[in-house]
Amino acid sequence: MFRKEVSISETYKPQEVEKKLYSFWEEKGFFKPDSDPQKPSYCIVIPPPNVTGTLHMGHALNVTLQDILIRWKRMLGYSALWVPGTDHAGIATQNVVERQLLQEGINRYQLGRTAFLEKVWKWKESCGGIIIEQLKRIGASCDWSRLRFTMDEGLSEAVKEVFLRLFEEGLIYRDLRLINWCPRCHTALSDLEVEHEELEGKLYYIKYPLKEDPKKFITVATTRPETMLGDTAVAVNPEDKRYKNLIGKILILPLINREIPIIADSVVDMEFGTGAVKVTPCHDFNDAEIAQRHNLPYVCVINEEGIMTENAGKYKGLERYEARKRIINDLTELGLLEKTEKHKHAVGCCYRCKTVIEPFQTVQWYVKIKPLAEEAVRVVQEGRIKFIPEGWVNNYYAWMRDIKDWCISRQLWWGHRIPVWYCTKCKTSDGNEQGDLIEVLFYKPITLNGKEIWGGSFNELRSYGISKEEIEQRAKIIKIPKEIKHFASREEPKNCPYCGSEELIQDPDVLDTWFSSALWPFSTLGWPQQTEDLKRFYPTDVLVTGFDIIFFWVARMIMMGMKFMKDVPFRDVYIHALVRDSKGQKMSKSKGNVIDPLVMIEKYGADAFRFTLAAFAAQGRDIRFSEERVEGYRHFINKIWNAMKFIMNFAHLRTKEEVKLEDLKSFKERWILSKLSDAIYETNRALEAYRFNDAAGAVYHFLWHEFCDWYIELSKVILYSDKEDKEETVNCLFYVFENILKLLHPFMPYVTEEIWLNILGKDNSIMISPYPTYDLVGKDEDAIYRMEQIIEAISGIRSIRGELNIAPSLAVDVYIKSLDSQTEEILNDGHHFILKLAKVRSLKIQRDISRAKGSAVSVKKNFEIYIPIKGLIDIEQEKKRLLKELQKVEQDIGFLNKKLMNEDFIRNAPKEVVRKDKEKYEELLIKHDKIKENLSIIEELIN
RNA sequence: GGGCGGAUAGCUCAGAUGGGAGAGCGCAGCCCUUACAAGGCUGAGGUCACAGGUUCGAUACCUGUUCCGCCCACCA
Repeated sequence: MFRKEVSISETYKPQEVEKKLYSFWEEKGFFKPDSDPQKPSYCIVIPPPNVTGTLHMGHALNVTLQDILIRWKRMLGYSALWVPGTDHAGIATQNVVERQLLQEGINRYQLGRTAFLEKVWKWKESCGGIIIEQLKRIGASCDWSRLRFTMDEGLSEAVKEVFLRLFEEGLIYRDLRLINWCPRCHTALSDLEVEHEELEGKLYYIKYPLKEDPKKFITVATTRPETMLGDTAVAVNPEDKRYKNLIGKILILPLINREIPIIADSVVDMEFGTGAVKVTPCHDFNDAEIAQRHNLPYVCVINEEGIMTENAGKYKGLERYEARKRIINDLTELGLLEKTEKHKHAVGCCYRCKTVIEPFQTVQWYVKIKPLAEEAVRVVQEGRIKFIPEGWVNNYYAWMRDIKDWCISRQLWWGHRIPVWYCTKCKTSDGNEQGDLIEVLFYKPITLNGKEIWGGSFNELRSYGISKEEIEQRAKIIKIPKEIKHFASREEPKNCPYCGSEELIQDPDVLDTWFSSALWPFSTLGWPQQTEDLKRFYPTDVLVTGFDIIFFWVARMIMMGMKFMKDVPFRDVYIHALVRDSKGQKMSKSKGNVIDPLVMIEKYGADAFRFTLAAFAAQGRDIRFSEERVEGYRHFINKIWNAMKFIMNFAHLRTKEEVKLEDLKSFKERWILSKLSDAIYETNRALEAYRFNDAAGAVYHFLWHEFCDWYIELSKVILYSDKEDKEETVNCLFYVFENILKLLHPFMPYVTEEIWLNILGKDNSIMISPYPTYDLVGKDEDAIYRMEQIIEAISGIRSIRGELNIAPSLAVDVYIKSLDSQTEEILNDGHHFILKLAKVRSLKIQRDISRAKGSAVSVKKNFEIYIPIKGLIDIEQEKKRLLKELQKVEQDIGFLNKKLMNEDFIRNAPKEVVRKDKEKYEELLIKHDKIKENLSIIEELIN
């Protein structure tokens, strides 16, 4: 009835089936959520990879875990939706394109804004599909019809909407501050985008002469001597006795001979350096704070490019590190460099290009974050969002507590442009037009009537007849002072709402990439439109991501979700590990230790690779990826394949799809079903707790060590006999195997589907078959007990054979003395299994057995095994074996004895524990005697 | 300067709520037995980093130490 003619290949060949099956699933629309409104929903949104990127190990792990969850839930009957998408990745992508341009010898400013953006879009199109194709190779069952991109029309709408609403509420504002500036990327960075790197630097001790007596000095210590040109004070601690009488006096700043005061501020650490600190408000965050308190002037000596400005006097035009060298030289010549010390300190670097960041004073856009953060902390405290493993919440809280306003503007071109416009005609308070205050700088001059124009105020440039568009296209820098009137708008405005003028200019900056990512869980579902998807799938169920973006992304999604959806964006946050190389090193291109997931897939197949990642994904620890492990799981797939081949030999004997525990006659069938029940329970429970490794381990163990090692071996006794009724065994083999396939499918989608569909010949995909749940099959404790006895007997015999080196070709005679009638019955019931699996020629099982002299012995709880070995092997060997066992038993007895003699143990330990130990002790004593007895018989034989 | 995580077999790692430690790979011995040598069977291999403490009992809980790794932080 189930007979189906198929040709089964020797081994599983992933390359031949993966592509075919994936297209099949996709064409059938299995990745789409079920539209049945009765079904509960389950939703995951993918952490969007960089649209121009390629797949790395981190993605592979991330995607595999999500796919396991989504396939599992889909099979459990949920309407499961996994929303895919990609991120425009502002700086990263722009950098790549800029680097390409550099190869042609041009930069983005030469190209102009529009032309450059065209290039980036082209680049995006040229590689935008790659990452998606790679996700598919892993087997990701995303609903590709819902694929989104952070800069597509809908998501751009969402970004605008959010910006406008926050702006209107006063939660977005502009301000002039010191910010982290990357001189290479030419943009501001948020605090998070600065990586602190511990570097071996130098501490320079520089003497500043006193004005009233230039022979006297104060010595300051600094790691950045080049910034001294911008010093506007020297600060000491008010308590510092060394300097107390100098407070208020004037110093002459060397090299440029500017006068600066000595001030007192309690943040100065008396212990460090000389206890006197040079204050450079324009180029140091601390100093800026000191300057605020003391109302010090700001002197900027380093510009956007990291080049010294005209305030640097004769050092103008020098690159910052070159200037440092010159200044040290000059100070040495002047005798003002007291000494130089080695000094380790943390230097802030750009997270994208590793350039040392420069604190720089500019006007930027900020999000007032406190009100959003408070709400985001609350929902986690209330347990509405759970972190797994939960240890991460502490990190989350810590960061949220001291969170600073989020700098969201970037001086880039690739990204969502800030929807704010400035009027150049509106008047400022002192009667000027605002456009006069806007400073424009070109990368290369515009030639007008033979005159080179490098820049100027906006209005000035317009008066030369340079168009607004040209200014926007060609400007390298457009500085718009903080005071200038502005307004936000959804659409490009025609007129200034204040004065009606048409002379408007849009903010040149774009938003931080993470601004759009923060909206991801609802923007991808259609917000701000009130779509069906949004109603059905928000809040999503789980976010699966790495710990490195908890602050960048997770926290911000929670804030934005609460703000705009009034609900959490997801209920669980599963934080997975970082994938390192086998030596524990972070993978990086520069180290050359990157393992390409696609190479793994090609070599071992997607299933083996996925299973490896799942098996590695224990909570709370980084993964040291090892290829050997993948190889090991390829062997596992081979095992599945071979088991299938075996079973398929009997397909024609199958009579039933379903098998019920109650209907089964033999203990071995009842046993394997009970074990299946355990495996089902373990797998589901582990997945519910995001314990992927345990889930993978449970199925692995069941398939290999219970189903293959025991059940298949037992079944051969039936199947290769011509007397036995094979129906029940065959039905069970198939039934259990099919359930294993289902259990495995979320982990190994391809091989399970290949077998299911093309070999078992099922008429529908395994991915929409019902996942086994704990109530599917019951458990039969009696069968489990019986099987344990049989296993013990077989193992006992095998152990003797193995340890005494009895060749497998030698069939032995075995006598089993059972200690009770029940055991006798059980062993007799299974005697043909023992015969076959232990390679026994004749087997006698009785309560009163007379045992032949010169037998090897194994003592079990309920029975003893005797194997006459006289003539088979050297008796001495058996003696050695028994002595070894005796030693082990005596050791155990000693230990238990000590424990049981301890009155405190008897009194305090749970009764159950005491009872068990006593029982064990009794058994060991008996065993001990038996071994002794056997030893003495052996002695006799030898002598 | 704070905070977090790790230290278990030769290697890579599991060990929910304390009762003499497990897997995979590797290693040794024996096997090409009619699903599978990418396999089977049998073994060897561990003072669970160190020192204290709590407990009848600690690899697990507490304290301290050492060695790794990470995150955060304005010592110039």
